[in-house]
Amino acid sequence: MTFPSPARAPRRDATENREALLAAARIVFNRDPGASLEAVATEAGLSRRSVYGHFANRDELLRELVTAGARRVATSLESVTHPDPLTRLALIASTLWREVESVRVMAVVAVRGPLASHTAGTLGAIRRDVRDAIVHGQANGSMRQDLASDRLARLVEDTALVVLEDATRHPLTAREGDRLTMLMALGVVGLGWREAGTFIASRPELAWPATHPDQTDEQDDN
Amino acid sequence: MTFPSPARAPRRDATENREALLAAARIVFNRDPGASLEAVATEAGLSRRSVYGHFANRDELLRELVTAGARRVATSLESVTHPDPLTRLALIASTLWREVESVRVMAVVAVRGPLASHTAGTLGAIRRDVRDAIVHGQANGSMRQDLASDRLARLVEDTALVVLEDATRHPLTAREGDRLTMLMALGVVGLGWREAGTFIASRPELAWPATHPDQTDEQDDN
DNA sequence: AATAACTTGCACGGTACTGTGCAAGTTATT
DNA sequence: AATAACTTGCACAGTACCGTGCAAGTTATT
Repeated sequence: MTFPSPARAPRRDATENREALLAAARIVFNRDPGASLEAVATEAGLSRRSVYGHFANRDELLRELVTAGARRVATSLESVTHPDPLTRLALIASTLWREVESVRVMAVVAVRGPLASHTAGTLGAIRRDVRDAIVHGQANGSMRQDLASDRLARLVEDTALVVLEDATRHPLTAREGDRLTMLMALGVVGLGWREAGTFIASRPELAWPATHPDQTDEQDDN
Repeated sequence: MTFPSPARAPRRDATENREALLAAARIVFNRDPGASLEAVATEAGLSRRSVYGHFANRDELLRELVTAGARRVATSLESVTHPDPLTRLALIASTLWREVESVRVMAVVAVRGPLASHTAGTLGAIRRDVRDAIVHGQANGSMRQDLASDRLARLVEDTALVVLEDATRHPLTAREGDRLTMLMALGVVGLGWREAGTFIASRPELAWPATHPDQTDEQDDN
């Protein structure tokens, strides 16, 4: 049951636990979308019973998790608008990379179950963006012409997911991951590897933000 | 229970049903690895109960399914040996395309469960082949140098799966599918789309067998 | 220190699936 | 036509999960 309408005020640690549960769910459901609430609860350091203090049922937890992620991705993606389709595609890829976790959760859950409705919305928006960029890219000759735009769009999309998944399994510098997602997206739409490399180098919008001197990079594993 | 040691001879329709079950399992488990035996049985036009007449339990059915597929793929892949790594990679891709169903089942099942042992074997063999081709390709300069060979190998592998999955969802001519898998593999290792196209065209080994005049093609959807 | 806000454990009923036994059927084979 | 080879339906025990009620605890807040 949810708590009776609080007469005093919700406690601070309660909301903390709520977050903990969502975080745990993100981890657990990512490796097994069918995992039990018990598993989620223990991952969060709580008991199965207390899950129901925060979420009405399993579906609500999942839904909350997904919609939160969807919102993040969607808002991140709103700002991506660039006249050149190739650049736009690369930017979309780059943006997705920065939201890996959210994207992965959505992707994992979107497959099966009645969550399609939630994912379909934002996931559909992404799809439209990608497809749009591709149609334009094919029109202006910057992208491959040997595949139908729909198929190419799906391939780009799925390939991006592959990269994101691989990246989380075999960690990558944030910067390297960013670059890799762009490289692969460009590769799928037809650029050769040198071509893709020089393209990224030539576009300042695609450069890694050299903002602060404290650049947190982790590993060097390509 | 399995049937008591037959005193006469196994019936013909029994083995037919066994096949039907395996076929059904291939279909059902492919869209949901956790599907119930009831689902498999009805797909095969049989009752859940009779499944246990052919397989000791769920795991045995799955195992049988996977190992059969693994054998097919493995033997198909044995014949693939070509000095040029690029061609070899394309050939591997092409071969996998011809075994799509088996490959998909293995991939779907390999993820979870205690079937990793079975899949790991043949799946590992494929991996080694791919990695080997890539290492050589990078060495002789025909493949991209901006990614570590291990990562590239994984990306090629996963991308191939993506293509196969997409192809089964949005049907393709056998010939077109063959071409697409090769194109994508070559694309991931760094070729531009025109480059990949002409490469395939230039290599007779990669040409679609123009054997019989009755060439069964189905659709024209790119 | 008092109290409401939470967590926990246990017990319970409900669902969905597996694996098995058995009796009553059908159907291929001889 | 006889018989063994199968299929089926039903009933049952076993497991794993969900969602809930409640009583007894802990802990943040006032």
